[in-house]
Amino acid sequence: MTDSAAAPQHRADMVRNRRLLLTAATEAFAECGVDVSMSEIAQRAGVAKGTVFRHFASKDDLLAAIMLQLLSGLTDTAADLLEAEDAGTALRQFMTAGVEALAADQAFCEVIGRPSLQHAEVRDAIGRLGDIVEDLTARAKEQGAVRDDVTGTDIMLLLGGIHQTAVPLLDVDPQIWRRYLQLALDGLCVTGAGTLPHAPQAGLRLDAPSPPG
Amino acid sequence: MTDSAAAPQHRADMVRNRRLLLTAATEAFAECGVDVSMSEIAQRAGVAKGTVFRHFASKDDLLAAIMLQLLSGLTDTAADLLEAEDAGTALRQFMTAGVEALAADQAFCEVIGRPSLQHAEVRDAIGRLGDIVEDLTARAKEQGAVRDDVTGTDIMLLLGGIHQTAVPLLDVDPQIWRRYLQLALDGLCVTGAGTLPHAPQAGLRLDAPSPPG
Amino acid sequence: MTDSAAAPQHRADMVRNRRLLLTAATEAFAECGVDVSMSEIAQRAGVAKGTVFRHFASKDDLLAAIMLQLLSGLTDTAADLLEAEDAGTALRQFMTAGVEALAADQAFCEVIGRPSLQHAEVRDAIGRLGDIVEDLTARAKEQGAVRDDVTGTDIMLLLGGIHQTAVPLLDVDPQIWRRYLQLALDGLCVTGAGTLPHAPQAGLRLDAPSPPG
Amino acid sequence: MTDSAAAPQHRADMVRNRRLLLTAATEAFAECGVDVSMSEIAQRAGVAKGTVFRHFASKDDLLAAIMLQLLSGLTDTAADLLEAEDAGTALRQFMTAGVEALAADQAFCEVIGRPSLQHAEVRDAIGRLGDIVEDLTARAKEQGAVRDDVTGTDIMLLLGGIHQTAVPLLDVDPQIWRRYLQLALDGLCVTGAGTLPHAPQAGLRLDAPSPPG
DNA sequence: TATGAATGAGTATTCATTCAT
DNA sequence: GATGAATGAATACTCATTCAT
Repeated sequence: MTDSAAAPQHRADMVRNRRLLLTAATEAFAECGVDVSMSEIAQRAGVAKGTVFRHFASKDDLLAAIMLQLLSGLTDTAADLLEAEDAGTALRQFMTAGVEALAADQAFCEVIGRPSLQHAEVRDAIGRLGDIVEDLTARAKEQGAVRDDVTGTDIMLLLGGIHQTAVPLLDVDPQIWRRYLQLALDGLCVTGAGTLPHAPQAGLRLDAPSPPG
Repeated sequence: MTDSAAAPQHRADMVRNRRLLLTAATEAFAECGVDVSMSEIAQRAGVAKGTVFRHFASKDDLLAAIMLQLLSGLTDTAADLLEAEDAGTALRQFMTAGVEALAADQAFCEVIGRPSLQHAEVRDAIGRLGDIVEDLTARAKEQGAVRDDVTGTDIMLLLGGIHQTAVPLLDVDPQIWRRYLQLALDGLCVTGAGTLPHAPQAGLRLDAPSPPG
Repeated sequence: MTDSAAAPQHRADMVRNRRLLLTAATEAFAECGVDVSMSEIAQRAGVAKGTVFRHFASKDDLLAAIMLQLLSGLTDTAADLLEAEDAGTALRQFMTAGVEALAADQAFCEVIGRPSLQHAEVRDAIGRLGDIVEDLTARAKEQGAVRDDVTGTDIMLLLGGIHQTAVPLLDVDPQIWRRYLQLALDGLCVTGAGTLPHAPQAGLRLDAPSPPG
Repeated sequence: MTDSAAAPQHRADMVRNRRLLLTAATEAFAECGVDVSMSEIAQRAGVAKGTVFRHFASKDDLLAAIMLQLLSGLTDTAADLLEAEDAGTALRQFMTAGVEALAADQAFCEVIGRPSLQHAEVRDAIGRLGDIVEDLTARAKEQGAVRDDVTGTDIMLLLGGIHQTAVPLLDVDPQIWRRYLQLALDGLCVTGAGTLPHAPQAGLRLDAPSPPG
């Protein structure tokens, strides 16, 4: 009656295929962005196109699965860093991880930067990450590590901005984003520079504010 | 006595259509990125597909026209600011103009970020703008308005980065980019923060460094 | 009351434009074949596209006008040769003129070779030419200059065949068709070679035997 | 025990579709020439447009496949005939096969006649056929079966010419090409008719003599 | 369950033809 | 009458998705 005994070998193959698929898709989306074709992904995974659709009902679903994976990793990192003593260092470490993730994944930054591409699940995951980052930022502010007028939303958005700054030079120097991360961090620590204009509302969600169409 | 009297009557409609087209295309590219379809643009402009191609021989040409428009305005602004007494203010004004222009057209980011999307003319225009911005930056450094380790290339790239930071909130607050511009400016003025890592080579062009293939 | 007095200058321009148009179209069709665009023709003529359509209701009509011109010239030639003493020489001269006309005009041979491209008027003109060629051939047969089993239809069709034989080498040697004309003429003079199979019915029209569609 | 048992079931339909496609395309190209649309071909085959492109990556490839099929059959025939005792009969048999093949596919004429339409593979295949035909012709000349001043290139070109001669009557009498083949053969056997002018260079290739542009 | 062939809506682009000026 | 801008149907080709095997 346990399903482990009755499970046909098919099950094992399916699990294996799913793993192959996720790996291949992760790589393909990372290298080529969201416009990579399902055929390319299937080919990289060594399976047929139909198999991709058996595991993921649509390209959007597959993309979402991979984005959720990335977001989940980043969220774990952020949660861990919440425990750190030095909240300023923790924030810097989070941002480093975030920009690095973006720099390593073409599709990630396309999805993050364009709400229109986002699955509901992905939006929720971004929201959850945002909540933690809000805490992380609050702690850093409490410790005086970053200026008072910075919010968690700012930090989230800066990840995409820092990455985008570096994009045109990434071919030439794959680590160039560290330069712009540092520049941003310097800006975040400035005190006495006056208050930043246009403060985003606390807890702002990044999701699509208007219905598509 | 005005030159409008002598103009053939056709021109009036044509000019109007061209304007509709540029407006529609600018909006479409801004909202949807470079992958927006020519049909969509035609529809937004309220003209037939063929009309788009009468005005712009190819999608690339249309995109280039819009990019060149932006770049040309920006280059004029930069050139004017070269005459200003206060180089720090001049640089801030240039960046404001740059990000503002960018905020009106999201495709700009993609084109700047993807050499493969660039027309030769666009690359040249970016180069010309880059040269002036290099001067603008040099003057600001001489006057101590910005830190020593910042280059003109940094300034150019930051425009895209700042804009990208704001993109997800642009619907909610179309002026939110001012917030991230200020944050970046604050970072640019920091002194004694150590030297930025990964300095880009002086005079770096943003064009395709390697032949495609 | 004579129309020459009352005729506005427009009339003169129209006549001039029509001539320009016919010249340009003749050249364009000759060089590029029937697929040349109306724009190209208008441009060669130095007039606007609309003007082409004022003079010729459709591209087909324009093509027909030019084909009729060519056919008319060839028909005149054939008619003249009907008067010649030596019917064999006359036939050779006609065929020379015919193949030369084809070799000099890409569109002509496309139209001749494809009934589907033919206007009713063009078909009629081909019919008229065919009648004369039938006579020309009959006389040559009477004089023993060509074999008995050859018909006017054969002669008509051979023009296209001889030209087609030469086409692939026309770039290399623009007169190469003379080689294949000579070969065909040699075949036409053979006697005692038996009777040619599949004699075409006398007076066969080359027009489309089945309704288009 | 037959290999059909082991074949995946898909294959049956796919092979059938491919055959439908080749048949439809052959017919369509034959009737309409190379300018027939892929949609038309798909429709004739009773499949969707995408299916055509699954089987043949481009229109050129589809055309090439059909041309290569024809050329290959013809080359085999020619090679076999090289073994024949009577070289004159062999040459006649080759030409019969050639024109017959051509009569089943009008696009062949166009492809042969327009180097610009030719795939590299097609050019090579034409070259290979030409070499064999050169030998076939040489043998026929040695045996006195055809006149001395005829070359293999002539024979190759005559195939297209003979077919073209017959084209306008093919609807009426599908075997009419035999008439014009006979006429050409009679011309080829003539002796003492003088030398044909404009001899093509020995070994002349029919491929594009000058780079396009 | 896996396959990959078939589908058909979608893309950029061309061109004969129309019609407002 | 001449113009040339606008039209829209047509073309080759792509790709996410479906479904028979």
